[in-house]
Amino acid sequence: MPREALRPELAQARAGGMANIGEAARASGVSAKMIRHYESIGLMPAVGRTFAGYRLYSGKDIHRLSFIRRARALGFSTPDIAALLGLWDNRRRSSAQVKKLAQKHVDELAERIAQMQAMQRTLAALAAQCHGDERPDCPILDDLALDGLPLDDEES
Amino acid sequence: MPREALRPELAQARAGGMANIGEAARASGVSAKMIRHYESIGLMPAVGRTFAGYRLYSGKDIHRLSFIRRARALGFSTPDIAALLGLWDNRRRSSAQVKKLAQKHVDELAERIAQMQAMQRTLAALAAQCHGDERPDCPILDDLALDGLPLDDEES
DNA sequence: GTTGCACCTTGCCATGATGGCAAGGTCAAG
DNA sequence: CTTGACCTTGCCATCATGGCAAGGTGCAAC
Repeated sequence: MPREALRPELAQARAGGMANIGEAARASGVSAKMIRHYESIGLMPAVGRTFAGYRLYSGKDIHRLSFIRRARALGFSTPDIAALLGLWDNRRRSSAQVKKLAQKHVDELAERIAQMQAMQRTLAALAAQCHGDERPDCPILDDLALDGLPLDDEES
Repeated sequence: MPREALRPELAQARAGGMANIGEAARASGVSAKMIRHYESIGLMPAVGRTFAGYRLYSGKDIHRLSFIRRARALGFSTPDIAALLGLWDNRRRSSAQVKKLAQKHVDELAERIAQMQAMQRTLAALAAQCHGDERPDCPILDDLALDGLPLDDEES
């Protein structure tokens, strides 16, 4: 009793299902470091603290962290995740808003994929022409060493 | 021919076919900033200077810059570019070494592409199920908000 | 020959997600 | 009381890139 009176917040917090940052990290799959980072950039709210300054996370906070982790796993940018969280929080959202964000991201992914596939195609074609033996001649190097600017050529 | 060790004046250097960093940047498509950066990390040699300290680039130097730019456009990492430049410089290289580097990069690209395609597939599937209307219900948010995670479980 | 503009130099700051380390406080158990 | 695990803040580093600032240089026009 006197003991709890001295440090009531931590004792009550634990009893009330609150977790410290390490537990929140384990539960959400987000590192403690990144949890603090998300707080600093506003993706996570400034959670409660004990007298000693320890952060306290509720089940809801941990849920939010998991949400962020999943969104990141799908490749969403930080601003997009902020927007998604805002929509998640907003009961008056329209699913159209969510879908629009998702669609934008799908399109961005498509573009990045296309760029990498172009690189891959070019390189695979060059590699296919390369003997791959003891001789030094190699169309890969020849291509890299070409004179002139193939992508955008404008200076003169 | 070793590089000019005598630090000639700019005018003389120009007459000798040497370019200053701005010209080298325009000719190679690499920004002056990045040219200095490549020098600092050893991708480019420490080129000659005028008395005043201006860097002087030969046609060969500019060719090397173009090579770097092309390699970057194909997505090669800095260490890989360093390796490619080493092979380019080495007349006793085997094309097999070059091909191996290229193949490794093709494989890395394939992996990154596969990861992004997986994200894209997941997201596209979710988006397809989303009404996209005024209603707030949205399978995209529902998925992001799922409890449980594939790596770890709840607090113990 | 002076002025002015464009260009050069170095160096520091910032991005963005992430990890690492250090110094110091806190807590729980022996 | 000691110990070890965990918390706090804060700074450093990555990597490629751009931006800005302060100060020197080159060249052409007046």
